[in-house]
Amino acid sequence: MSRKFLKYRSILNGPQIEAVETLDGPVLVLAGAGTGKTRVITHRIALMIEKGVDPANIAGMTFTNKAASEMRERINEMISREDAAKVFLGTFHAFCSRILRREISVLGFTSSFTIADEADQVGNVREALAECGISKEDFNPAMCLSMISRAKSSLRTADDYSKDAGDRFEESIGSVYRRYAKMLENQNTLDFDDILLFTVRIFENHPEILRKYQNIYKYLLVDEYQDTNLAQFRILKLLAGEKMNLLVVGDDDQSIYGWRGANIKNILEFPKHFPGSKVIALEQNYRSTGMILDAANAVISMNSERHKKSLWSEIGTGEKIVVVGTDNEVAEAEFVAKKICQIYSETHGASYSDFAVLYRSNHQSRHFEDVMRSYSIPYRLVGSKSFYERKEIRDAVAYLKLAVNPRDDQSFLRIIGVPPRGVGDKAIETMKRIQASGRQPFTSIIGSDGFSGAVGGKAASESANFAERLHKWSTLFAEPGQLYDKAFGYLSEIGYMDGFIKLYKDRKEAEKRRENVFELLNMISESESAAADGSFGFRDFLEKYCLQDDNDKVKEEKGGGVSLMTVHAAKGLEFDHVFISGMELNVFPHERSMKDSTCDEERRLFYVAVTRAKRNLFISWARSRLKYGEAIRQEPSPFIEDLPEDCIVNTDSASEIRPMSNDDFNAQVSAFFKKTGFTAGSVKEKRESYDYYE
DNA sequence: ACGACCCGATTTTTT
DNA sequence: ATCGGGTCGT
Repeated sequence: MSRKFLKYRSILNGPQIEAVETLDGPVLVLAGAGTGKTRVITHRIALMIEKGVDPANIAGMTFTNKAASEMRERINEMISREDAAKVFLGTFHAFCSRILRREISVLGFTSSFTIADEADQVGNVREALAECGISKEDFNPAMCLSMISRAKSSLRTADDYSKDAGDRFEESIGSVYRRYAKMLENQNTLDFDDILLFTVRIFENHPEILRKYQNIYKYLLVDEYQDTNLAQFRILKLLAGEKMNLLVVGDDDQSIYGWRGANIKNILEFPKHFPGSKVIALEQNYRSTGMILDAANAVISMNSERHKKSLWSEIGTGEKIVVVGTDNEVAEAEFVAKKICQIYSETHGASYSDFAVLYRSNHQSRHFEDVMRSYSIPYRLVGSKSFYERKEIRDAVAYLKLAVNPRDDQSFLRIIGVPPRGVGDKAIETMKRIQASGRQPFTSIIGSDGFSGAVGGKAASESANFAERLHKWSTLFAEPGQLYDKAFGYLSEIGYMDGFIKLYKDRKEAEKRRENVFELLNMISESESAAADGSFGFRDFLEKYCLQDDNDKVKEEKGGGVSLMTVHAAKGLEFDHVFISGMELNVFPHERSMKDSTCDEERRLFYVAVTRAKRNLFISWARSRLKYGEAIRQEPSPFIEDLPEDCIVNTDSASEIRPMSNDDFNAQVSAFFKKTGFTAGSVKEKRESYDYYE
């Protein structure tokens, strides 16, 4: 063993070392929050390579792309970059997608399949509902979609579903599911669940293909195992084969994706699924103060179905958790902003990126955004309506998807009227009518004689024109290289780039949106140059784009700022100072989670939130909150009751932010100067942000 | 075909 | 409060 690795023994603790050094057979690492599970995975990968395992034989699955790239960075520091680059590190979806690109032909798809985003999925479900003659009064498309998704992630086909249907309702869902699946197939399109499901199907029905990948990925490592669903489990089980060289790391207490089909039994019953497995528990926490851990332990101990464990740390007691009630959600946001300013100026070497504001659901971010802006606090909003959610970006992406996969009807429908080009509802009706008999994609229908004969002259000529251009660029898109120029050429020629002035009456807005599209084009060219090999094409870009998760979608201001995100998005992250907001009954725990079953999962979610904090934790709730535009009286969350008395300080927002003397104010100002390097003149304009000090 | 306007539903969490 | 869908007028 090389010198380099003698070192890990002094860095890691006993159980960690054992996990790292067990290279063969199944291993379950039960790793509580902040116990260094990433370290275990990265060191183990490094050690395997050190011991002569070919890096190309190693696959590490993570839950997010961000986790994957962090791991890669850490591995880069330990072993040679060339070796590190050969290890597969990525999400399950990225892993499977890579396999499907090579193997999907056996399922009747082509390798230029595109991935349906949520809008595409809903669009398809809508149509499926219509075709099945179901009114959307009793069946809302989103709900159907989640039922279908559930079925898919537990590997149930439409036939399975219909067969087991217990009532008319489920029968209907079954037929919608069948129709929906057929539509995607016609469109050469996969949804997120298909990526996993189809991989399983190929592995199960084509043993020679399975064997091929078993021989490539001989060593499997899985992060966040508690969040895997049946499809993911099956993929692992199949790949691991007889040898079962599989190490999974997870924490049943942090299982928060049950609603998405994650099966907590995967981790609870790992030893049963993989006989002879070694189970290792990590309980020493390297992140949080004793106060925070005590609170976290107390909260999670209220749940019954779990591996018993208790976190401890050597970091010291730390400060008490502050619980704050405010009059309403605006006051709550104000409190948070003020507190951030206060801690920021009082803490030597503080950075805004040390702070996070967490909430249960995305719409709560609004007030925090507002208040951050008005206090001039830099922030980054993780998730929701980011850059990628903008209409112009999604339209541009739909254009690209269509050129890569001309059978992608949803993308077609999205952009055929953007900008308006004389092909409207009537023409689309005609297309659908023609399609009902022949099953051909819209893009080939619009070029056909049958179509141009059936619609007006303008629609016919415009759509023929559209079809021609699309075909031309589609051919060019099939070749890798020069992505920026091609994308720009295509979007210009087909009328999209010049459509903004027509689309948005406000000149400024049109210009802004156009610029956003250019930003997307820049990203395309960045991705292209970042790709190691020269074969990077639109297909690869779109795949990368579609499989991104919210953590990747952060369009960060440079230098970073206060993170605003849901608790789900915060999983795996840590911050010095954490604010958990909206701790109210029916908000957190969410009202819809209380109906079915226990709120164990909500409690785990709260546990995740608490354990994000390294030093300071603030928990706030509002006595009144705007809901559907009307103020509703709110009760504090029952979870607050679960916090041990001696871990918390109960305060009111009014008393928590103390009024400041002039002397104190001046001290704050000079601290601020020192930190930012602003001059007195430049601060004057910012002065209003600090009014509360007076 | 298209844009303007009105109304109603909608708020969990996401690869 | 905001978004999308649906309807109506040009």
